Amino acid sequence: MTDSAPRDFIRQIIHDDLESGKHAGIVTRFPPEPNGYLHIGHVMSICLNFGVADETGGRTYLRFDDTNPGREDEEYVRAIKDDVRWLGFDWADRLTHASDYFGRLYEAAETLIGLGLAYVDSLSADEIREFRGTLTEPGKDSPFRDRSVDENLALFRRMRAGEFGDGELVLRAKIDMASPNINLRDPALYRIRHVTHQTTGDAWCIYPMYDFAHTLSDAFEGITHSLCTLEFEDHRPLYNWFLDVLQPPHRPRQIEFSRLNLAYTITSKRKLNALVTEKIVSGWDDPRMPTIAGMRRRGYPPTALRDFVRRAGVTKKDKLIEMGMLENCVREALGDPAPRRMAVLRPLRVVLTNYPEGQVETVQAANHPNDPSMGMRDVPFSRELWIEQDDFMEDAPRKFFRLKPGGEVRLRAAYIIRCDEVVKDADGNVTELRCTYDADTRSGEGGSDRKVKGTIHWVSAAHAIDAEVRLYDRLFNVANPNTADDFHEALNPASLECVAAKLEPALADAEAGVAVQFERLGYFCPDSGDDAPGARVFNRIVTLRDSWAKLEKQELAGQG
RNA sequence: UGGGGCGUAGCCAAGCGGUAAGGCAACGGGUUUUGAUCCCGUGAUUCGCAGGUUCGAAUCCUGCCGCCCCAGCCA
Repeated sequence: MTDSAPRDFIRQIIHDDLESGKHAGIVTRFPPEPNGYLHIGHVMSICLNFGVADETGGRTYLRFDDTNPGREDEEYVRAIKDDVRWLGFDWADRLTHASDYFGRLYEAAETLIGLGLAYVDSLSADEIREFRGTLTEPGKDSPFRDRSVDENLALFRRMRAGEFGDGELVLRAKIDMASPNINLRDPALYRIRHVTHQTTGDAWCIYPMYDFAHTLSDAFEGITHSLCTLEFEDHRPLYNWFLDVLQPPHRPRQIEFSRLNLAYTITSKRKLNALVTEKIVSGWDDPRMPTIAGMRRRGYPPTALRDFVRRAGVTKKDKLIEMGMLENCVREALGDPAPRRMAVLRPLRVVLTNYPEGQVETVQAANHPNDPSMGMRDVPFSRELWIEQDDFMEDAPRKFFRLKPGGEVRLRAAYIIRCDEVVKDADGNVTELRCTYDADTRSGEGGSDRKVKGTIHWVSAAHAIDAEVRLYDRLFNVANPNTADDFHEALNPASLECVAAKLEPALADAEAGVAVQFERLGYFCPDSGDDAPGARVFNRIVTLRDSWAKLEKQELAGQG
């Protein structure tokens, strides 16, 4: 992170502000509303806000934007803290809430009234909407717009005292009902809400609106750069208006960047919530969810997510990033550290007819082909084995170099075998392969350098551990389900497949959250929620790149 | 339609008047007891389009086109 080369326009601005002496240090904030779990889009914001502060020796506040009691919840603040920490960021003692400032916000509102820049409106919500005008027509002044300062102050104090019901009165900024920017047409500042707040309890019955609370919270905390997404660009004039008229000691600058959208996922909290409440997924941390909690449970390393948003970049252009980009980051993060193991997802029995019944030998397999320091492990080998159903084909195309009738294949870290006989059930399904092994070809020994086209993985039947393995696919079938009329129609019905797999014994001590590579298949880890000693459950984090699958697909397309 | 923003390869993205970085994907080839990894190599005569300024334009000017956001007492 050399600051000599800012990576994006925001870091450029920050770099310039430091250079010019405008700021001695950088202060940012990540301000989630605790009404849902954090998702991949938030990862961008978290990495940006904490990232620029870390890079410049600055500070970042984790501030809960809890200005709307009733729809916010403590469960979410706990989850948000977990997620930010897991991503690798530290807010130290800078954990705040917008509600920490309710007293000062109230005073600021009275100041605005005193300045003649805010008034209490008696119009109903519907009337206010009618008076607001439209995109092309200016709005009309409220008949209550010219109440005296004293009357406004008295009314506002009575609002605060609880003398009015929800929606009866509202405090509005007095700006310009004819502004082409609708946000400036006398926006609401305070509304009445007789609801118990999750942290301030019943101390208040009036609550500040986002624009007012957010701007001043930034100012109170001495935020230098308030980084938010593009949809708030239209709010910047209002943000600056508050700063202009109230003149707080610190003047933060709001800068907007585009959201990060991931193809085949949704990042709308409302829709994510629907997936949970409608039980379409098992919860906010379902491994198919684009939530941080879901990705963590799935087994994505935090470094992969940080790498991903770094590669995506910070700009103002709408982006819809391919899933392959994220998957590449995950594979890259796991490739070196993940030890290799063997597991058979869809077992097909293989009997070695020339291997002595009852005999068991131990073969040594490398824990990592590119890193000898990770050592070797023992793998039991015997007469009956499981191999992958996909690794056998009765009528194989020439380019298929796995097992076929009469053909040979190498068993990873063990022997070369030949398929002599295919056993089928009454329906013609292949149920067993009867093979012979070449005793001279044990890996690492004399004849082991004999070449065959393919190498497949296997597990000794007598020693296999049974496990449920959960195979995940994209949750949606369309690239941008955010824009679908009804996201339910875009759901991928095959986003989860559970298989009864056979694992090599070394997998017995696999730990939750620690990724291993099942050779030739992908990266997996025990599920942090459902894995248990007697009933192992593994998640597939991501598949390996599969150029055979690609080839197959092309052939199919060629035939079609 | 008023206002705000954005258009550089399939997806991201550098570029800041001097002749189009990089990543992902794709496609060739090499190594390989994971069809993985790794290693080489291949893409824009052109930057939404059209004009203009300039010796020189993705960069400056004008016009047009396309896409996104805004009419919550949500954030």
